[in-house]
Amino acid sequence: MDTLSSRIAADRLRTAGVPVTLQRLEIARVLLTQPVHLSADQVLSMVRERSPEVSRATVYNTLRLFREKNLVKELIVDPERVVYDSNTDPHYHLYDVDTGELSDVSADELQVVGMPKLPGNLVLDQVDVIIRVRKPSS
Amino acid sequence: MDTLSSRIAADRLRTAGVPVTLQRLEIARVLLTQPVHLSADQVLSMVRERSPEVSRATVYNTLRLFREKNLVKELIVDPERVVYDSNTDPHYHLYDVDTGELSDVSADELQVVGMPKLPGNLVLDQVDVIIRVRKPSS
DNA sequence: ATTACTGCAAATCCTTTGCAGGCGT
DNA sequence: ACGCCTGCAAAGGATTTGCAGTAAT
Repeated sequence: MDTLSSRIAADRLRTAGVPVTLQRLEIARVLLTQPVHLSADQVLSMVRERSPEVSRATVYNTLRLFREKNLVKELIVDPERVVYDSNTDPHYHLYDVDTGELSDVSADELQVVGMPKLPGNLVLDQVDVIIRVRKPSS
Repeated sequence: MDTLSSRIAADRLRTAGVPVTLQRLEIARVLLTQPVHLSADQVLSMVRERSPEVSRATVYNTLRLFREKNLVKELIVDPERVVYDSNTDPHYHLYDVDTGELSDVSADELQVVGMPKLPGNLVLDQVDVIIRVRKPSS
């Protein structure tokens, strides 16, 4: 069932030069076939709905691998846990401090103006913008 | 020695409505008398240079208190640890991924243009901009 | 007496690591 | 045989919590 998303997932792994395995395929299915924001634990739960035997360590290992291959971006938004973002195009984030909800803000909509000159021998890695919102009067 | 910074620290606590204690004074001295970026552990070490008996738990408790009173801002920049920023004016950050070095970018220099309308009943809490840099080819 | 503050140790949570077994080439 | 991949359990590190003692009002 759902051979389509498996197909897509497998393609994304191959394109990135990641050898396909059953576990990686399942993780890629939940993470790479549509734009999502998920913690490692959420990925684990979702993967285990189909494949209960996948281990937590494998999820962490695979997430690290995906990050190294630029298949996902790590979002450092909450000190409690890292969130993995499968949208790798440049974009920014709106974060609801109360609920933990994250949504994308496109780079067309919002722009960062006046980037400082980078010190000497340094290269720009990434620009994160996090717009933190909450309910009134907290 | 250094009664001046103690004086400044005490004033900042009182102004914020934080009852002054010895521990809070020492922590305020390292954190609130000049603009710095420090992790909880760094604060602990620096405080212990003068007052070795201050406990780790007290540092964490006090940092939480300072944050609630808006004496410091929490920077979520690295999943390993939270950094406390004693500059509470609006400003942004340059982060060296390799060394962990953090520096300020003033809000005059850099601006965020095109802030999206906030969903319904939500209020802007804070806008974080983190410019991540690294040495070439890592 | 009550309330607030501190220190210590234990507990908790996320993430990484060590190691052994399995699979594919 | 060899190297990669996985699972399990243990380790690690940052932060929080429970609780008892102390100080202050």
